[in-house]
Amino acid sequence: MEYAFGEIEKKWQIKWNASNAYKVSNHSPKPKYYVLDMFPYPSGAGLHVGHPLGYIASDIYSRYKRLKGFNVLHPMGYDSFGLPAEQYAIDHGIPPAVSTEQNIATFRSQLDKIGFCYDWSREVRTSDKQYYKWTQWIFLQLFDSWFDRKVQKARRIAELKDIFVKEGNHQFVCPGDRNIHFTAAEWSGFKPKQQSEILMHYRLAYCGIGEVNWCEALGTVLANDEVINGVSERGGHPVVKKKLRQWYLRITEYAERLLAGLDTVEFSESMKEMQSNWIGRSYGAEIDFNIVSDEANFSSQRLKVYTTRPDTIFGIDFMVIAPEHELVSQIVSVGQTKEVTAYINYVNSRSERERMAEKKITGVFTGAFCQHPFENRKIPIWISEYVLAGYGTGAIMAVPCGDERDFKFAQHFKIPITNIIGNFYTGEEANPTKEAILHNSGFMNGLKMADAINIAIEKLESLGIGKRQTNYKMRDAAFSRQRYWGEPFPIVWKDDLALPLSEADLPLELPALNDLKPGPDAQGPLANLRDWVSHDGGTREVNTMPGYAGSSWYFLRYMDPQNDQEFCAKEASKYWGQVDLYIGGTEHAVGHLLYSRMWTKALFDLGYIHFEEPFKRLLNQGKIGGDSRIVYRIRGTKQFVSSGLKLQHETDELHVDVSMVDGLELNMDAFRKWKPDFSDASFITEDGKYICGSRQEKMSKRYFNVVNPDDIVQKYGADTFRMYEMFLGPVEQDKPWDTKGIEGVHRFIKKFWRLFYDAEKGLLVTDDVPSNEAWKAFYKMLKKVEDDTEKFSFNTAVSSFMIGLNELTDLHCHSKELLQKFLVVLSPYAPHVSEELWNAIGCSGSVLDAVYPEVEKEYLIETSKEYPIAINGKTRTTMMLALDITQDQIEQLVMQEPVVQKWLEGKQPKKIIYVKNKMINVVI
RNA sequence: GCCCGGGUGGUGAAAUUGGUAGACACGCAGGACUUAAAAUCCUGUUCGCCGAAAAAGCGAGUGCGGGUUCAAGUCCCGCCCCGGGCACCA
Repeated sequence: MEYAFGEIEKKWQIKWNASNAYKVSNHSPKPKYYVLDMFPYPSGAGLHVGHPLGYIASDIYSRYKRLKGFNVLHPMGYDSFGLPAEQYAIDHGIPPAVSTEQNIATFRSQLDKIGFCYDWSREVRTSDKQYYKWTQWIFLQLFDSWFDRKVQKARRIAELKDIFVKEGNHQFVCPGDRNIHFTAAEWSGFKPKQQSEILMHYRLAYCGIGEVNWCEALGTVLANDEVINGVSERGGHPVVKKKLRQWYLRITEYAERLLAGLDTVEFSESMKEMQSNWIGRSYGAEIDFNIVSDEANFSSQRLKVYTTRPDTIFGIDFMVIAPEHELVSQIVSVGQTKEVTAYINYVNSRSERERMAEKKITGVFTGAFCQHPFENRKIPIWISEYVLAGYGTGAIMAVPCGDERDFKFAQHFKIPITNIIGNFYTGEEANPTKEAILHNSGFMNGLKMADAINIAIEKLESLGIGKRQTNYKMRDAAFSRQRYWGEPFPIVWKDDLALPLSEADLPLELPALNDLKPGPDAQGPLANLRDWVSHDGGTREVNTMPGYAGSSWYFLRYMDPQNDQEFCAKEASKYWGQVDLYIGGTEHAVGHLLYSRMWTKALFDLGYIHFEEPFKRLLNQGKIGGDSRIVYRIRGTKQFVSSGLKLQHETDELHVDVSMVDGLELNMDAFRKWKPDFSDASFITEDGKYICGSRQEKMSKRYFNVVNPDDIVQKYGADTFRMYEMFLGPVEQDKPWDTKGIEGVHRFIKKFWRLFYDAEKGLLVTDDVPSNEAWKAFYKMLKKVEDDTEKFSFNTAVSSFMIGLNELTDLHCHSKELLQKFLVVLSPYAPHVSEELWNAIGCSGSVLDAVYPEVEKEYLIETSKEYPIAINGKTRTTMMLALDITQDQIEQLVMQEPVVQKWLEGKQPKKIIYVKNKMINVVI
């Protein structure tokens, strides 16, 4: 019987489906294990061979865990809200709901062909109202919460109100505006609207005016992680700063816990590093300086700066404030007014991109000065764009001898530089050391800088002119989008107050809308729906939520996907707990992962779940690159020259579809038929063959290098495809796709099949007792495969299968007793062929529910080893020696070895090194 | 500029704590079976030297240059290149 993978795979996919083979229960005596893939955005392009890499890895691991006796949750769904569907609707007039539905159908059929063990009864779609009902609900919980910094935990707004009524806010600094202070009496005297505005400054999901990343081309604001080098991550459109009313998540309040949580999870070091860089914690101090001026009106003003190096306070030569700083308008002297105005205009004329692209040193003196707190000297205050308004206090104390930017600024404007670090400062460049001994530094003279930092802060605090301060680079996340295809906010505005809908009103459904043109005043398309907007004497919020809303909590919904009373029953989240293994790409390092970590922490604080880190272990799969094929057209002609001869002509390079190329050899007929332009193409060949050039690049339609998994499965079968993707190399690593190599894995499965079936004789499997050699080959393989699967080294596991099979084939092993164990071990990797053969040899039940075999160590015990014999570290020969041999015996035997004798030339060796089970080295 | 990864045959890649570099495959070359092809099987395949060839042998070899060690792809120091992240964050 032949290995008819097409029939076999189809047959078992249907049977498994019919028998609910992958349905998972929330009730089981078995230990649980949760394996999750980052769910895909169902794009119109469908899957290419790069996408399933992580899915195959997680599928193998899920099946392996199941065989090991775990109750494994392994779900899949779709992140189906998002911009591309909306853009597609605008371009083609197909509503997002419709195109999304079609795309999901394509994805599903592609996924099904690969034979994944997903429990599809748990599928979620973020654009499904049964799902986004709970996204809206969680939003309302965040809206109804604030962060208590004392206990580092979210609490309810009602509790905050009680506190305000009793004692005002002196114990709880307002995170939205720390200048807001009030007593209990004042609070009670505030009008409802004032109270509401203050509460908004505390909420974890809040609405406020702020500088946002506005992308004109996309017609929406973007979160910081969606902007890369001043352009949008999606589409590469320019992004500008703009002041707008937006919704935000107060993720900055969780900065400390997001950092601390990294120590409790198994993410790669680089992943942790990216997250902690993004959070960007720094320790330092805020220091107040009195502003002095000949002009009397600002004698009472103070300038607050943030510094991480208060130890350098005696090295201040000037102050710099951001162009947007509120003091700018107040402190400028009459004489400098004109220049300052000109400079501010210049700064405003520069876009974010220009600022980043050309880092010019620019600035202007305000005419005002600060008084140095410890020395009787005046410090000039400058304005410069190198100081950012949004970080720290928007003002710095400049110490040019220790800071590169300050140094360059001082040089550029010829400001004299004070040296406080002696020989550590050369006058050539700044030295940011903490090791130097302080000079010219008053009470800190003679101290090492690293030690002086604390002393300086304590002194400043005791004088009441400074305090210890920790800052973070991370900003609150913009949470609203001026687009249609997203979750509507369950908020109604009445008299400028944001009123939440009640739970009973959820879901607030996204209304149907044919024309997706933007609303007035940079509002989203929903603003055009007057009837919908007008609600209960107020107006509905017309923004929608961003892509990361639905994806921040989807792993919880899988645990209890049909629940219409709760987002997830507590028993369900208690049973499944954290995701044990999460597999996905690194591109979500700071976006999705930080947001879902924050949501999880908030839900934990509010008592809805019992764990605060969503993902216990994260495995990042690498990207699979495309392998493009290039043809060379002689310039201005329709003649194409083969790669080896192209240097003889002036040519233009064109990408050709990889499906028309076998290896590097172009199918010239197919090429002529490809596009009308090429119908009369002629070729200059090498030995009658047209050889293409090749190039590794992104797998993308425009390079014609996309390989569809459907085609591979059609040609070689899903089992081959699965194993080949793993065989390509380590999962975490980026690698190019090369279809040619798949033959090796395909041959492996065919060869495996021949262990069971012969083309003429039929079934070969016997009831013979396997030989010791066969058991040894098998258990050696089992041990390696098991170890490798545990550590996600799937590529070496596939190699081990090949080695094991080669050995068993050589031993002519057809024993059912052994082969049925082999089938179990292979089944996570190649489930279809394993199930087929499992049934063919008369095993009961399904291989999916078999018991994973245990290594029988007695077959692996070795008594001797072929030792490499090295002379001065260089291997010259080998010797078969007993493992329990002693050093003395070794020395005797080695000295008799002819090759060793040859190298010794009659001399005595200096010593003989013997490392048991490793090697022997003769030192001459 | 700073912080992470990574550089091993023609290709994808293996290589516990330093211990036979190149497993397993692809490709290529030669051969067997076949009328032929497909499929399958066998042999060879890091480079160089020596040789008619084979065997054997010798030398070099894991980006480059040093070092530690009986022994280095693996550890240390200095550089080069590639990929990713961050980038006026005081």
